[in-house]
Order: sequence, then C-alpha cells, then structure tokens
Amino acid sequence: MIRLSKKVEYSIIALKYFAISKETYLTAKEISNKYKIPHELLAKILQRLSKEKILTSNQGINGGYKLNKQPSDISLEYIIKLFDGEKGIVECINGKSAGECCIFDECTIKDPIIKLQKELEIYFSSKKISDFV
Amino acid sequence: MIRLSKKVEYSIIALKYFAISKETYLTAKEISNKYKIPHELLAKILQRLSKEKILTSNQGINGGYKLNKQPSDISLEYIIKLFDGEKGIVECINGKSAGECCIFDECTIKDPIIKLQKELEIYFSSKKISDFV
DNA sequence: TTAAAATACGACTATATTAGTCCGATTTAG
DNA sequence: CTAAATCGGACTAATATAGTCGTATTTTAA
Ligand code: FES
Ligand code: FES
Repeated sequence: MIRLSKKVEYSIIALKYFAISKETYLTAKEISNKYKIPHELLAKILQRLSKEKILTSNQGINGGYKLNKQPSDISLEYIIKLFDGEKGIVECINGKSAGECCIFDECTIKDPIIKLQKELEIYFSSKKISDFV
Repeated sequence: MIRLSKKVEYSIIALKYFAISKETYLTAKEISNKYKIPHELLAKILQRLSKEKILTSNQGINGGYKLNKQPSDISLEYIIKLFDGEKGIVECINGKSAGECCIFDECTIKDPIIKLQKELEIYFSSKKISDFV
C-alpha cells in the first residue's frame, strides 16, 4: 500500500501525546524516551511544528513544547504536506499547477489522476489528530 | 502528498491503452514508444501483469499482449499491492498480522492507524482501470 | 556568574527504496 | 535461420527518507 513517512508517524504519536497529557510543557527528550524515537529527529519535528504554530515552545532549562491548537483542528493532510512536501500523486502534478503538465506528450490519465489526488486530499483533510486520541 | 510508484503509474497508462485500443495484440515496444516509457521497464511490468492473468501474452515475432480482464474488474488496490507490495501505511503493519505489532512497546496509535489503512484499501479497491478510460 | 538542560538551525551521512539497465534464454512467424 | 517478440533474474543508478552531528542561543537555578 502506501506508506506514511516516519516524520508524519512520529508527529501523530507526539501530537496525540500532547493531546492526552495533563502536563503543560513536555520536552522532546521525554517523548523520544517514551516512544523510543531518535531524540534529534523528534526534536527537529517538534521545532518544525512549533514554527508552524501547532506547538508553542519555551527555551531554557525548564523549557518544552505544548499544543497551540485543538487536536480537532490539526489535519493529517496538513502534517503530510508539511513534512513530505506538496508533491502530487504522480511526478508531474505538483499540487499547484494541476492543469499544466507535463511529462508525457500524450498523457491520457491526467484528468482522472487529478481527481484521485483531490479525493485523497479531502480524505486526509478530514482526518484530525483528535481521531487518533 | 502521497505518491504512486512509476510501476503503478505506467501500469495505469498501459492498461488504459489496452482498454481503448481496437488492436487485439499490442507490444511493449509500441506502448513504450507512444508514451516515452523506458522499454525494458514497461516490458517487465507487462510480463508481471501477464503472470497475474490481467493480460495474456503471445510470444514470438508477432507476439504481444492483450487484456484478459474487464477494465472494471482491475482495481488500483490490486495494482498497487502487486508492484509496491503489501507493506502497510506504517512499518509495523504488514497488511497480514494487522493485530500484532510491534515496533513501539507503547504504541498508542495502532488502532486508528489500522482503521485508516482499511479505509484507504477500500478506497483504492473502488478505483478501477475503467475509471481512467 | 557559571553550569546544565532545553530549544533552534543547518549541514552532513547513512540507509532504504525506487527506477532503470543489462544479459541471456525461449518462442514463433516468415 | 533469423528477426522480433516475450520471459526472467541479476545488476546498477538515482532518489528519497531516516537519522546524526555540531554549534549557537535561551533560560533557570545553584
Ligand atoms: S504526464 Fe502529467 S498527469 Fe500524466
Ligand atoms: S508501533 Fe505498530 S501501529 Fe504503532
């Protein structure tokens, strides 16, 4: 089938943990220990989520991250696009210029492929972190 | 987003071409020329489809392939599993032993992830080659 | 004021997956 | 017999993903 990247998987795990945790601030180390996720990797993921204002961060010795959005407002679609980029379901569809492609002079599957992609986007948009809690 | 492999993409293009073509037998060379697909690669794809009885083949100098199934009976799900394997949406779900995983001692997202995978499988099962014609 | 522990950022390396090639064998019509 | 096709597997190349490293900055508390 089709596979989620580790970054997306780790994001879901971490965000769910934020969602169910009572603590205000959690550190990357705490989460990476709990789930055996490589610390440096998770740290960068949380930094990215922080940059996107999905988390807020505190620096310094008692720092950490906490959720800045409702779990029901964070979609899988958003996370996937954030970490895996906007690349389309086939090479020539970059999400942006869906009409203008590209690779094969005579591509006969362009329209149905674009439809497929749109449907998948709608599906992943409908999946929220709250669905994993 | 999520990307189809070239093998799957080429399969769709080729199968659609078989579906709309009047000719009885088409060769790998003919299709690879028409769509600028690497010949050797397409040949192997058609061989595989042939092995799966989706196509039937004739060897020899006037040989080639033709459809052996209705386009409405060939699902995207089947093609994806055929060429990309049965790997699940995350590493530890191998499609088979969906219940028994695995990587994280305390994986908290297993159940919703399995649900996600099942829904995607249903979706891709519902997409047929005839939807691309 | 210094040390420790955290985030922040970017470059780098390693690994895995995918894409594509090559070689030789077999088949079959002409 | 030969040309042109399928068959099959091993091999290489290219790309994408996963993970590491080094260094800077921030903050708290001893
Ligand atoms: S070549 Fe662009 S969709 Fe097929
Ligand atoms: S570790 Fe198996 S589903 Fe999460």
